[in-house]
Amino acid sequence: MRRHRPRRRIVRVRRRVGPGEFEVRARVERFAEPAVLLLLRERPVHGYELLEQLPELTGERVDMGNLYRFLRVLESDGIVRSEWDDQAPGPSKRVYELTDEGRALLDQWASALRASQTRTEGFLARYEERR
Amino acid sequence: MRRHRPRRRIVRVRRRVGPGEFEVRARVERFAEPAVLLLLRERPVHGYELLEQLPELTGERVDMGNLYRFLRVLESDGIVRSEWDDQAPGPSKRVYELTDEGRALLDQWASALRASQTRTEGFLARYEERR
DNA sequence: TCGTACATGTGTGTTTTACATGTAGGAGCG
DNA sequence: CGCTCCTACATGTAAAACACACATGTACGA
Repeated sequence: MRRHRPRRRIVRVRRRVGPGEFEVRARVERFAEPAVLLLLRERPVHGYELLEQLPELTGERVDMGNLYRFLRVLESDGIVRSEWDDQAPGPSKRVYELTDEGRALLDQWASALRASQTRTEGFLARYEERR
Repeated sequence: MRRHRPRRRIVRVRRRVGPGEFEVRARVERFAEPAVLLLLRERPVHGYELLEQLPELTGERVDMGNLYRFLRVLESDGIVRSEWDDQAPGPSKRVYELTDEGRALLDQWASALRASQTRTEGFLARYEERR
C-alpha cells in the first residue's frame, strides 16, 4: 500500500553547485546520538524540546521522525528511561532521562569523538602541508 | 537470482560489549572521499595502492569493493581521471589522477572538515563542562 | 471555528556502508 | 605442467543510516 508519492530529492554529502563548485557536508555519523545523550545528562527533557535544542549542537536540523523513533530505540536498549508528563499544560510529553548505561555510553562517545578529532587533525595537517 | 547466502551481521556504530560497556565508532560520513582526494593530490595512484595507504588517514580499513566502485563514480563525476598502466609488472593497474575539479572538491572538504572540527570541539567542551 | 503551535508518532524511499563473491594475470615451486 | 598465492579490479546485495512525507491529537487564541 503506497501512501506517498515519490519525490525528487537532493540529499547528498557532496553536491555540485556549479563548475568546480561543490557543496560538501562533513558530518559525524550518527552524531545525533551523543548530542541527545549530552542534553539528557544536563536534565530530563522531552522529544520536542530536544528537537529545538539539538541544532545548537549538531549544526543542522534533526529529523523529527527519526528522533522520536530513535529515542524509543534508546529506551529499549536501556540507554534512557521515559515517563509521561501530563501535569504540564499542553499535550502530554514523554520525558526522557539518562540511565547509568546512558552515561557510560556518552563517555564512550566522547572518547570516540576525540579520536575522530585527532584523525581529522592529521588529515588537515597533511592537507595544509603542500597546498 | 540470489547468489549469496544471507548472513548474520553486527555492523553498527554503537555496540554493547558488556553491561555498561559500549564500543562506539565516531566517523565522519564518507571520509574515504577526502582521504582519496588527498592521496591523489600528492601523486597519481592506482586503486590497490590507495587501499593500502588509506588506513593511515582513515584509521581503519576501507572496503575494497566500495573503493573501486567509488573511484569509478568520482571519474564519471569528473573529479578524477584514469588510465591503464600495463607497463609495470603484475596485473594492469588503473592509475588515477586528480582533475582541477577534484582539487576544488578537496578544498571544499577541507573547509567542511574544519567546520565539523569546530562543532565537535563545542560538543566536547560542553561535555567536559560538567562531568 | 479555524488556524497555529505543541507533541508524538508511522510509512517509506534513498544513500551509505559492510560483507561476500567473481575474474584474471603473473610468480614461485614441485 | 599443475598448483597455489598474491596482486588488481570489479560486481552483488543486505543492513544501517538518513531524508522526507504524512497521521493524529491537544490546546489556545483570533
